[in-house]
Amino acid sequence: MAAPIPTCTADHTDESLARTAQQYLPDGITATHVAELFKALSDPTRVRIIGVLAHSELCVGDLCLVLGMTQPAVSHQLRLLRNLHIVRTRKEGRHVFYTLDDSHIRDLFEQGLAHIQHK
Amino acid sequence: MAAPIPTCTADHTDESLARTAQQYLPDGITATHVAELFKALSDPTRVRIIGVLAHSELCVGDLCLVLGMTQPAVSHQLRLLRNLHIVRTRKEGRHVFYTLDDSHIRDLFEQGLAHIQHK
DNA sequence: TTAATATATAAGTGAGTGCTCATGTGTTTT
DNA sequence: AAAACACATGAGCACTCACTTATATATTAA
Repeated sequence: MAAPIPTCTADHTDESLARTAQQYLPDGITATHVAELFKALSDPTRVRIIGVLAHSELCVGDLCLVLGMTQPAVSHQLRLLRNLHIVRTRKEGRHVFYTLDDSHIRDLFEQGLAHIQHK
Repeated sequence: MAAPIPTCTADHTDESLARTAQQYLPDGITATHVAELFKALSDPTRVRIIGVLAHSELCVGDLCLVLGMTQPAVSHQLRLLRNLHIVRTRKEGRHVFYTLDDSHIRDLFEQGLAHIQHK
């Protein structure tokens, strides 16, 4: 954690760039929370789950069918998304239906998808 | 990789939900690329780097100062962001200045930040 | 009640990640 | 030339992650 202090900062500007940049540095807690949010979309499986749930609610079994993955593998990812408050559950009999908890995530997903597609 | 086939899909809809959902499933390559994009913002250190670079270009040494981290630690993350085409470099003498390569990433970052902050 | 279904969870495993320390490369200064 | 500086990179290590298999829980059906 001890950072060696480079001496380059004073050389290339009159006002220290580092000092003004420090002002925009996200604090540790904020950075961690932002990272956790984006971590939801940082894995192909979760991207596919969110991509599907962006259009319709689905139960776990159907998600397994659509993804072509085992049930525990899907359930583990769903738990992760649940803990991040990305998805919400609705119980109906012995089925559990999953939906996106928040439309912001759909926006992020579609913005990321658009960025990929015309590139 | 062999997925057991649940039998629940036919029960709760006339038209199979799974079949219509399949249509919206991102393909593997697309999902991987989207995941890689969001992976750039899935770590607190990279979030802080991108947050700072969203406001000004900085050289590696100044980034180390601002982040309070060692130079190799920062350089490794910068290489990762470079490989993802998230940041661009400009060489000037013995300094290397880093900027966001694409304003889309700034948009993603600020959208994620906003989502965190009023929550 | 017993059996079957739908989902959650525990434990284990191989692969990936984020740092560390040490060293390499390129540029400027003396 | 040598030394100092700015940065990149390699190897190693503790940790996390995304799956696996096996099992537990809850609901419905027989």
